[in-house]
Amino acid sequence: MATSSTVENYLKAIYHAQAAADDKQALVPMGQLASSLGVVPGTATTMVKTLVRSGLVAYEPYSGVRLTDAGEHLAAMVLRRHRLVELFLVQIMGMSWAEVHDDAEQLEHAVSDRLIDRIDELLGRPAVDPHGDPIPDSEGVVAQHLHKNLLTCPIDTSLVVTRVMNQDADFLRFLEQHELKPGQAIKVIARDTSADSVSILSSGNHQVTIGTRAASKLLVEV
Amino acid sequence: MATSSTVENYLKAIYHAQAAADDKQALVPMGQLASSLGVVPGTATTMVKTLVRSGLVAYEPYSGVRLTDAGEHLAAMVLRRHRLVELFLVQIMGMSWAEVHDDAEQLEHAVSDRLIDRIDELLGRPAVDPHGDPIPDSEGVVAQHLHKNLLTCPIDTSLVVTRVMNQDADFLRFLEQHELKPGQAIKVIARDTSADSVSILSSGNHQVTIGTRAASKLLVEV
DNA sequence: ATAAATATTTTGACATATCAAAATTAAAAT
DNA sequence: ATTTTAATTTTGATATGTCAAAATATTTAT
Repeated sequence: MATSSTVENYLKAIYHAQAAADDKQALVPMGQLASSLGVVPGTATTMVKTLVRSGLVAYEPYSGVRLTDAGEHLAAMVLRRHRLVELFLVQIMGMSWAEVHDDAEQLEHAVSDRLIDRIDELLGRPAVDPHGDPIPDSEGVVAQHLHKNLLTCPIDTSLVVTRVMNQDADFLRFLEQHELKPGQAIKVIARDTSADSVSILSSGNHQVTIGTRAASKLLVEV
Repeated sequence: MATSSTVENYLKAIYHAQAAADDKQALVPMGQLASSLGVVPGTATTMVKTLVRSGLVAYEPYSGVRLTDAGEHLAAMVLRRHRLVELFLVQIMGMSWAEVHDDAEQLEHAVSDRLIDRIDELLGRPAVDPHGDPIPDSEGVVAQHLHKNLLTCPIDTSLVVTRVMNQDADFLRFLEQHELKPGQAIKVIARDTSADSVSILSSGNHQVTIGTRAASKLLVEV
């Protein structure tokens, strides 16, 4: 009955794909699932069938896969462990937010309920991890915030970075270097559609221009 | 090339069995190995053969198995991770030494070299874990202490508990309750061979009598 | 509407780790 | 020295998770 690391990774991948989709009820295509897990498509098909037998996903042949309520709950538990561990590694262990992802990826499958609750308590029941990603509570409930990204937010208005929708270590180091981490105050001073760029003023009065692809990954609050 | 949890558990079990034996070069019988891992003997035979192919153990059919230098080094790394994690869970996470074993058992396979070194540093490069078990250094070298146990130590002499050779949670709670944890001062006030018992005076002047089987698991320093 | 391209599923195979039960070997007892 | 007993190994199956390559279905382009 205990779910393997593999099963947990499949659920997590489906969860992420569903969250990224515009229509939250959309089916995740098998090819996308397979490539995000680094397996060949046939493998994903096989695994998804066993997930169906466990009641964790709904599957439409040739269309794709979606989490059931049970699957979504389990995925939320994995996310909870991952994000609490990441925050723990940064806050308590003093590691860099750019380098903790791989460790968290392993530990999310190994920490017990007891330990994760101890970590949660030690961190003061935090709502978000170092990337601003929400931490599901012990029931699996995720508090949903409505953020704008740097393409949709107002210009020349004081903003606070709240979430980073990209785990790439180099990108995270870049943000750190330019004072664009969650919690830091910024202002969008210009957006140039034809140049595909967004110019930002950080709290330290440093200015930096990034592409729209990157800008869309930075969520802010007014 | 990366060793699976299963392989690590086999190496650990062989390491422990060799350490417990009088003759450190003795072969560990397959039946003992199998039962300590909770598998049937045939399974142990199969696995040991794959360990031979990996150069981690030497195996004599119908006699038993012993770690090679490579196997011993890997086993020491697993022990190092396990013991550092246990100490970490007790010291930093504030968990009870009686309840951290199972967590450590999982985490020992999931913590990266980087994280374990961070833990080691945070704890001040400790020499022993909460049970007094020595922590191998990052090269795999284990500092060997010569302890006496409560059956071989002098009577009516001030002693300090240094190591507990039994991981059973109930036993650990018993020791905690009676002030017999590593680091605490005690004195053996009587040994009765025919009654199979040893009477101990703790630092808090409490007296308790335990059996010789238990007494042999408590190591002390004069 | 059909052909070409793309995505998905199926099939057969393999690696790891396990068990049950039969066969074998070694050790102990008579 | 045999027999009995106990330990070990072998054999045949099973579960999980994977790939390569063939078969099939769907989508896109013409």
